[in-house]
Amino acid sequence: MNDLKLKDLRYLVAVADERHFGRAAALCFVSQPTLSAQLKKLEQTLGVQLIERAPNNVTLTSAGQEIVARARRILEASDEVVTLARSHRDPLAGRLRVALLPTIGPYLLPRVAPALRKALPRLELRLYEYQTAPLLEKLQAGQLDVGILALPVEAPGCDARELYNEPFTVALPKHHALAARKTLRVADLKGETLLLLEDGHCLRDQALEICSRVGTKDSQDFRATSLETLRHMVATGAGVTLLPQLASRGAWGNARGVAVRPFASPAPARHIGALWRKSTARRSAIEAVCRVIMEHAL
Amino acid sequence: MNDLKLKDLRYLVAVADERHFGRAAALCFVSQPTLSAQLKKLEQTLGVQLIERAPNNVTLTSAGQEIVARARRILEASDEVVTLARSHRDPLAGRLRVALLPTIGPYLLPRVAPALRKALPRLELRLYEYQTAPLLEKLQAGQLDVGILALPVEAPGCDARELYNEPFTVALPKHHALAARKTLRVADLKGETLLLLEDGHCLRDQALEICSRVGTKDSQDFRATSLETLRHMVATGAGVTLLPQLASRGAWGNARGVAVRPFASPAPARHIGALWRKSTARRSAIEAVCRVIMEHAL
DNA sequence: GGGTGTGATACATAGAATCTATCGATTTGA
DNA sequence: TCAAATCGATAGATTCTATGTATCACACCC
Repeated sequence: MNDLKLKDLRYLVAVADERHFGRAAALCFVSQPTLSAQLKKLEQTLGVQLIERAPNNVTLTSAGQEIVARARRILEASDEVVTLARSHRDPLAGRLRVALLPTIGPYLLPRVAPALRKALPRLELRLYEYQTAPLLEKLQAGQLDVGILALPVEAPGCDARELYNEPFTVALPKHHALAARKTLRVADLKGETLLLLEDGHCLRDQALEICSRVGTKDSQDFRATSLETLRHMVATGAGVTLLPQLASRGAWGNARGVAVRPFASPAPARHIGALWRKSTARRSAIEAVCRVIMEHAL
Repeated sequence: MNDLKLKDLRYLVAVADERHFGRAAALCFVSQPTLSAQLKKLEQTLGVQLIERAPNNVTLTSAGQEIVARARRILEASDEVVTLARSHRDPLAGRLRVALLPTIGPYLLPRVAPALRKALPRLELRLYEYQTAPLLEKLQAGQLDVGILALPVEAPGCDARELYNEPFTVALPKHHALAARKTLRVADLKGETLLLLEDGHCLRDQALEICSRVGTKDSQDFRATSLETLRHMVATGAGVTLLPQLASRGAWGNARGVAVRPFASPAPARHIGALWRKSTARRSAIEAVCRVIMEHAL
């Protein structure tokens, strides 16, 4: 077994610098006998004499010199480790990898990003977009720190926290009959053609579940890859769709040919929350991020 | 105090490799609780969480990853130290720095170098030429391992050993009256012009001392920087000189215009010996070198 | 809901590092 | 030349600390 001790290397380097056991010991904050004994032991484990001990003349052997040179590098690197660790001590600093669903990211981020930057200036946010399944995978593999997605979700080893409750709205072609109404009910969608995202988006499943009770027509051959695509489809009059409230502002709200109508209370909604590994080391940073999102989401 | 332990870094790297405390512990030949406790302590001294501990899912934090990367380098370097030490274990291997007087080196080395190479093949001899004073200085400073010089010599902290006894001979211009004699006595040099080396060469002092009793003329304005220069001066008939026996072979023996004659017994002589620090780590190598020189010098 | 896998905890112990006191060798200075 | 000073090594006691065994606590899985 390589039983080297960093401390012993420190002692050796001190002797190399001072050429004097007493002063070297003082430099290391230990007594001279301690340093003396430890260095002797070091020589024993290495099987080589490192120091020539002569009264009034302490010198390194050639082996000692070569080893001291390496020891200096090692000690330098070990100090670097300590420095590095210190720089990681601030829990609200460093990189935090956050993934959001594609149906959340583009609509939530513009609302919260400035507040996040202001509240957590030392936090370097890395933002990703993944659908639920790959998000969970990467989260559990440690490639992400937090996921922002629709709850509930099956994720062993993870803790979740609800951030906000997002009502669905209905997006209709502008000249659709229902566009005349201020609010809608789910039952009003009976018989409508429901446009949906492609497989993998949980929004698709949620919309399907909400509408399955009332009976809508499924547009079998069409699967949008994003809400933007979906918007264009609605504008062409191909059908209607369910839209999360946050998405219904911005581009959707101003889009030609599309009308967005809220549901009458109680509106169907999805629960957006944050998910993280129970074992995460970034809990406090995550909680801080959650607080900011909760304050600025709606 | 930077209380890092190499062993702890080993534990950390093992966990990074195995992503499993039990297997990592086995890899380090310790029990799992030991590794667990030590890593927790490491995290405490660094002030950072390095590992995310989840059942069936051990991961490194980003701090952990960065530190593991450095730890690998540190451990590699520490293994290098051990290897390096092992290579120094063979006492008859490695570098041995030997300095010889300028009046010894060029004449002794041709006689002993082949034998040294054969007897101590793993010893890498570094040869230097210094006059007595700088030789002692560098020897005591640890820049040399052995000095080969004329004894006795004042050198605190050093041990000496006589290697051989070198009689002086007389070098004369070929047509000098004394060149007709087979052997000479010191008294025969009375009145001769004695050519000498420059200050600093102990040979100069020895020659002066030997001849001071009989009264020779000193060539005040001439100081040879080497025996070779001296030889040319003798050949021109400028005077005579004392020559160590080993030097009187080779170039001197065959030189035109120069005659070399031995002293009649008891010939004045100088004692050539080896000098080393009492504290040297290379005693056995030095002794081996001394033995070879004693066998092959004369 | 018990079985299994896995890391943490409790506690005892052996070994290591450290301290104080002192020795022994060597150099220095009157 | 002898006494004082310097300096590293040694002895013995003590305090830490790394380690092992036994056990717990928790989560996951069938």
